Amino acid sequence: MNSLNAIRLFTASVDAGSFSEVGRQLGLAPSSVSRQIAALEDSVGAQLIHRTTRKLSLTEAGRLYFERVSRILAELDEASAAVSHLEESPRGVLHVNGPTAFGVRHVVPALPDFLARYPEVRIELTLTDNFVDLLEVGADVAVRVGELEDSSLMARRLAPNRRTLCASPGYLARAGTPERPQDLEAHNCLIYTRHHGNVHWNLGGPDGLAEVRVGGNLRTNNTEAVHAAALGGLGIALLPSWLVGQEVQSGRLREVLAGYRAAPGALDTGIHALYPADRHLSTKVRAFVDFLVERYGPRPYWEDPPEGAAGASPAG
Amino acid sequence: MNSLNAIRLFTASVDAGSFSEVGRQLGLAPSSVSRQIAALEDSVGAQLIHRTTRKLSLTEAGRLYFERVSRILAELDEASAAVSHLEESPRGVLHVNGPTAFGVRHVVPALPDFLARYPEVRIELTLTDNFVDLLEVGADVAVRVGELEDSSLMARRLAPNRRTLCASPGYLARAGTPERPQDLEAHNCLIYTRHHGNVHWNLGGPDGLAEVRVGGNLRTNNTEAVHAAALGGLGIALLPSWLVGQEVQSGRLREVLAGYRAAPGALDTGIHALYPADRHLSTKVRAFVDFLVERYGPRPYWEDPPEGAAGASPAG
DNA sequence: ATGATATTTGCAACATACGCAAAGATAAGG
DNA sequence: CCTTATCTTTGCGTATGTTGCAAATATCAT
Repeated sequence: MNSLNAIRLFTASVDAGSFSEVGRQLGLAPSSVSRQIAALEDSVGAQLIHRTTRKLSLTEAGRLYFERVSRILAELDEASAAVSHLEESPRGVLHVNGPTAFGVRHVVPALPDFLARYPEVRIELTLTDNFVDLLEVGADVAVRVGELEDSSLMARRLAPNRRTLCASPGYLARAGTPERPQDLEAHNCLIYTRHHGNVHWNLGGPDGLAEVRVGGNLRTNNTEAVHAAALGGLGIALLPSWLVGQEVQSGRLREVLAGYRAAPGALDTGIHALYPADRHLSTKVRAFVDFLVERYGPRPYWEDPPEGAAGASPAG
Repeated sequence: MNSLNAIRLFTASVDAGSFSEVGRQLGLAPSSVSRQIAALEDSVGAQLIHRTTRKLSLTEAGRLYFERVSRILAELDEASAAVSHLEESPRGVLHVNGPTAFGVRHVVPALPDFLARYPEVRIELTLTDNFVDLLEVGADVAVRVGELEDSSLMARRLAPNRRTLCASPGYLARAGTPERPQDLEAHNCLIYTRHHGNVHWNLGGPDGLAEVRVGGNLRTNNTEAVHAAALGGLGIALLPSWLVGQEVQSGRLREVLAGYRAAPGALDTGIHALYPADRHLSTKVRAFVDFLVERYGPRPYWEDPPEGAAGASPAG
């Protein structure tokens, strides 16, 4: 119940040896100092300072209290300073959460540069493919691919979430290269799905939106499996550009129907960083998000360089 | 500037996991808890608690702050408790100040009983014959014989300060026993004085106040010297009863003109305990003063038991 | 003795904290 | 899927506490 101010005034008075002096130093009226310390004495139930109009002297209780309290005040200021200092430059543990595939491919490779720039930060990376509550798992920031659900979190767009149709050169040489969306119905399409039933790919192009019923001899709920199958020449896959972009660039995969754009079941949501919408955003989180935005840039390195009409206007 | 209440509410919220729960426990509205903690976060400049309507979780800054602050709060409460506990039963160091002669004779002999009754008290006794400032020397309580000067101190009467005329039986057998004040002029009177010049003893008796000009072959500024001289049979001395009372009782000295009462230069001031007039008088001081009052009683042990008309009405 | 300065107290103005009510949000249950 | 209950936050009026000024009292230095 006793105020910290009273204790500070008490120690200041002991140091200065005068209530008036303390008042002058701290811009307070002497009466305020007097009253605060009197209240403190009432609070602890003992006289702390013997007062004379000309001199102050400590009671034994006051001496004891001063010794302990002055050290405590220092520790308290130290604690506040530590927390504030924690916010000055990024340091401490940064809990990052994200999906496994994207994390392994584009977050982990970015960490060495980030950690080199902020040597006092340590990363704890949690890769999970089911949606988790940031606060529940103790994460400071999460990378999410696709739709956003958490409304109490701030979202910062990191990159587009373009999905491309691609297959290995060997498959295309064997089965031919589709020219129009409808051609896909005759191809072995590698299906990523979490549900049973028919799957439709919606492809937007110069001739409008086309819904193609696709299928093949592989359905899986694992994107990596689709990816591996495409690399193995099993068929045509609809995979995010961040997963296959570099293999398209290296020629291990070849993009098909590049003039068309996959409209996913939900909107084109992009890749976002999510973090708590607190008034005081920690510098760690800010630095990390800024770093990713800078690293991926307006056109991420996994996207094709703009040549011809391929992959136009990724944002939307 | 940050209030202790806010910190307590912070730790309580961490423990309880809910602002509302804290409000219920402490009888506050949840909004108050919320605002106090928000103010604390502004004060330290960092978010401490991630809030969801359903759950609270600590920021890393909050974790760090909590660890340090909870320990600090415990220390602070401990400090207050130590000071309060100090006041519950007398303990600690008690600085006592007093005049040498009275101290040696009547304070020091009382200390064993006092210390036996209050085993947790340690006494620091300072015997000085010049007036000192209690606060200056750091004393908690002083015993003063004679006039009181310090007006900012509380005074508690311990005993009367009766002065008696006395001489050794040997002297009286040799020089005779005075019957009236005027007889003193023919005796060898042992003069205690700090000044030069003539000395007058004022004796009040049944025939009114008599001023007798006295003198002899010894003048000294030390009461002990007068005392020793009287014991040695040198002459008649005017000495306080607390100094010669027991020797009068044992017969080593004999009181003369017992029906008369010495009116000192100042009023009959008595023997007092002086202590600071603080609102919170420490229990040590109170116990010590009470102990002396009880020990000396209304009629100190050094006074003659009431027989005849000797030493009547010591107070006044 | 006189002057300067110190603490304390009364009083009015100000700042802050409080509770209540309402809004926004989330987890549990029908 | 929708309802209910609970939690946090914000706005607002009220109450409590704090501050500064002035006056009273007391002490030290000149």
